[in-house]
Amino acid sequence: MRILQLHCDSIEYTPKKKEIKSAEENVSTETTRLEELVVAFVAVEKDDDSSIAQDAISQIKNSMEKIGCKKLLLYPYAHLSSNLAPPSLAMSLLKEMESLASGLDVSHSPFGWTKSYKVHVKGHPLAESSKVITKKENIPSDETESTDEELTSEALKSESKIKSFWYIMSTDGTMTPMSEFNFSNHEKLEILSKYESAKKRSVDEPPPHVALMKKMAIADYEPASDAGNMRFFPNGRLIKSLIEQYVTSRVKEYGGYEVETPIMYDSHHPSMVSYFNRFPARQYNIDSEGKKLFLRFAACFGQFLMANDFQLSYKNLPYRLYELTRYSFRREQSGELVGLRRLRAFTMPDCHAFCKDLEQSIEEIKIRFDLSQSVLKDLGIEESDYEMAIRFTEEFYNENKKPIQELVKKLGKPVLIEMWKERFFYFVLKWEFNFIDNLGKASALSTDQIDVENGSRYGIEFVDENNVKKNPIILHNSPSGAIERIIFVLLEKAAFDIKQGRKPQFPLWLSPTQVRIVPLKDEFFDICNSLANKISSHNIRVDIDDRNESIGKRIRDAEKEWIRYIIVIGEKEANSDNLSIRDRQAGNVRELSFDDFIKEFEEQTTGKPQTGLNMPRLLSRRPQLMV
RNA sequence: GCCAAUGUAGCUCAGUCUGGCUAGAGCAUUCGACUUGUAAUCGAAAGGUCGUGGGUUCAGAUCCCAUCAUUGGCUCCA
Repeated sequence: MRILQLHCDSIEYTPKKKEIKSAEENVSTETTRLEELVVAFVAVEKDDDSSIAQDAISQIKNSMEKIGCKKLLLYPYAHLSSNLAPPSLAMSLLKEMESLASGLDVSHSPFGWTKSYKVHVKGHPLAESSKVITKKENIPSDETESTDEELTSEALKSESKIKSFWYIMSTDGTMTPMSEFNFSNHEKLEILSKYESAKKRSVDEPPPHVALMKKMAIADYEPASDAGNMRFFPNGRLIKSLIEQYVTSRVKEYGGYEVETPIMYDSHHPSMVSYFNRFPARQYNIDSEGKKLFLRFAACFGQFLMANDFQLSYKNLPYRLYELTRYSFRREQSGELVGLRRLRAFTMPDCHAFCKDLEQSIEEIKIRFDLSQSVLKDLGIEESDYEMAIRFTEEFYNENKKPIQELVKKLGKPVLIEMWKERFFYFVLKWEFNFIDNLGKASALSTDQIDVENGSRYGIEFVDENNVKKNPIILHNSPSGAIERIIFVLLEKAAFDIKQGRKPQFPLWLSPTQVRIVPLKDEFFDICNSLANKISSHNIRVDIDDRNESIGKRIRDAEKEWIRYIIVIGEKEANSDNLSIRDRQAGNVRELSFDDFIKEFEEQTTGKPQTGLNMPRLLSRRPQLMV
């Protein structure tokens, strides 16, 4: 069976006259117009049978799901093949396909008629495809049984290649099937496991970080943009910028070289075409002077295309390229977007390491594993906050048990394993850290992958010891995951603290205001201002609450902004060398000399990026942000 | 994208079921008084196309339809 499949804005067809005796009866010769649909031109061939029809319709369904279209027109089209089946068989198989297309709004144009038609095809990369479907050997079905008998078995069969086998790997390297693992001391891992293996969870409250991101004046939805494209207020931009700077500095320290690549690419570029066919994505499309451009959904393209132009020797490897994408775009389904957790535009640190062989890539992945853990820790995300998942092919596991077990050992707690019988994606192994939030949802943070396919796809080559050209193995690491998602985690953790009756806080180095000075009366303002100058000369973000409010009110407001240090200046302090410092974390007021205070402060922020206040120093000059 | 819920002042919410006085409150804002010792000083003023568009009605925040956004579930997450 041969199929030409087109994703169309519209089609109009008019049956003209019967072409063969056995043509379909009772056909209206009116013009039929359909909109927003997939048209499948179908030629049924000699050896086709019912199983081919089933296979065909499941493939069509599959791709229609990917492009999010529900209407299908089956259009008998003999000209695709020179080996046609007899009309009776063709008609019955077409009918079968139509009846199998459950869940789709399906129709067909009359069989055996000459028809005129007008078709308007959409321009996106997945709009056009052709399929040739022939009989294949009966593949024995996998041992995992389907729990949902109602799904069409044919659809399941065609997906059997990506059937997953779930295990838990303990720190001693043993693998226990997930269903047999005792999760009693691993509550979060159980949540991740259930979440990943698609068990239902019902929650009916909004995620706490959404309220906090507004209340703390960090970020908000921008109604004038597309959903999932956020605006960041001064506080949010400051926090985001510091995290970006920090992750970048750590990757450079590890050996990544920072580059910058375009955010949009030509979907007809040869590398893109094959990438798309391999991994259909929902992306933003832009038409420009006849070019069909799309907004990148990762930094891979730019870096691979760049590496393609490098003259690489095995002596150069591993070679690491790094980019922090502001932004990567994925047009996620609207129903999937949530606050800062799942966005359509997000900032992603993405570091690729080009390695000469598997051995080198395995050494490299260990280094990056440590880097990722360390970066998260410094961002305030501890090991206990996340669970690890490792996904690999069975073949890779059988040949590389030791390094996999080593990763689990490094983490020091059991890990969720997903194993595939065959390689379906471009990688043979992928690990990631998943944060489990207040509502029991898992979000991937750090991740690394061993990519064995894109080296050749993008024509990236290096010359080995024997003067032979080879394609490198490529690792794809994001040491932190999306920056927005880090903020999401910090806010979810804060929300958890609030729930537990603890004071929420940001890591000191990320606080928009680190120190607030409160003059007791107007007459102390000048002292406060020169104190603020002195403090900010140490790269500390300090502001002054000069508003005409009671001292109680101003302390309360500072607490509500999660400001760590509050310094009240009154009669006593004006005549003393010491400062009265209210430490929000300790919950007390201490007398400290200026130098001791600076010392205490700097001990907590060494090694972290610094930047000045991103708002007026005087609170009286600051607009209130109530969002 | 599908199903459901929600949408009233800058923010948080009442009022909607059962249509009917000038749509209310707290916080924030502005003005005035107070000049403060570690989580909310007092008073006044100003602030609203009730998400948007249509419909039913003498009359719509309230009932009906459509649409947009958010949130939850499904699907998805290279």
